[in-house]
Amino acid sequence: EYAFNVMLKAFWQANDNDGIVRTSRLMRQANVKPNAVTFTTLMKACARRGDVRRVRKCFHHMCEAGIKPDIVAYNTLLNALRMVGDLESAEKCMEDLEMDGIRPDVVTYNTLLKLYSEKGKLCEAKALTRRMASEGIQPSEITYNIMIDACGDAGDIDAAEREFSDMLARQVSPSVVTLTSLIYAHAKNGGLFAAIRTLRQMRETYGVSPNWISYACVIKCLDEQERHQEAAELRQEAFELGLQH
RNA sequence: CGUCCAACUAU
Repeated sequence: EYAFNVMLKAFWQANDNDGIVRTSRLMRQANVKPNAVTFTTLMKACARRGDVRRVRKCFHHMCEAGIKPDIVAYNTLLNALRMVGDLESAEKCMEDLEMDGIRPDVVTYNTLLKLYSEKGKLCEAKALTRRMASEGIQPSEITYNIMIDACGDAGDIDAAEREFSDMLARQVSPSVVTLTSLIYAHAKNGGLFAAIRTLRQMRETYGVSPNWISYACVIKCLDEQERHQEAAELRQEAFELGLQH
């Protein structure tokens, strides 16, 4: 059974949709029962093509096959809804899951937080983090990454910095994604100086190596402000570090 | 064995 699931995943990674369909047929012919993992893998494949309709169908097929969707299956459905921006269905999915007696986990919350962020609903996102805390779910590094983005996109750089401080206070280690998000939040909100400072602190204070994206956020902003000389220096520095683009 | 996060660009 695992073997088929692994095959599905392999075809998915190779972006081979026909392979996925053929493998599903093989499974039926071989009388191998799909499990929750099988369905989740298929749901993810449909979601990648933006076909939420088929994601929902997979989900229903799973239920009809007598397999109770677990938290991972719900999270996959929720993320598919997020990808098409269907907030209403996503909130309903959250209710359904709880009615099913399943506890939302940190991934569930992160996915919904990201959707609120994408909809520009910073207040709802913050409210959700409070609910998360009240349910005893600890925010992960990704939770903070999403909140930093949400604050930056909403133009509230102070809130972004507060999220970052909170993260450090709770001993959650920032990653290259966290720090790059913070750089981007500053750059986007007129804090070019702070963006550059953060790029420097990345290595020196947090022991994290910047990647090309970290540099690109600052370089683009410098170019927009006609500070081409500094931009060129950073490009050179990134090049010397072997960072590609 | 399956689910969540960052800039730009392309489709």
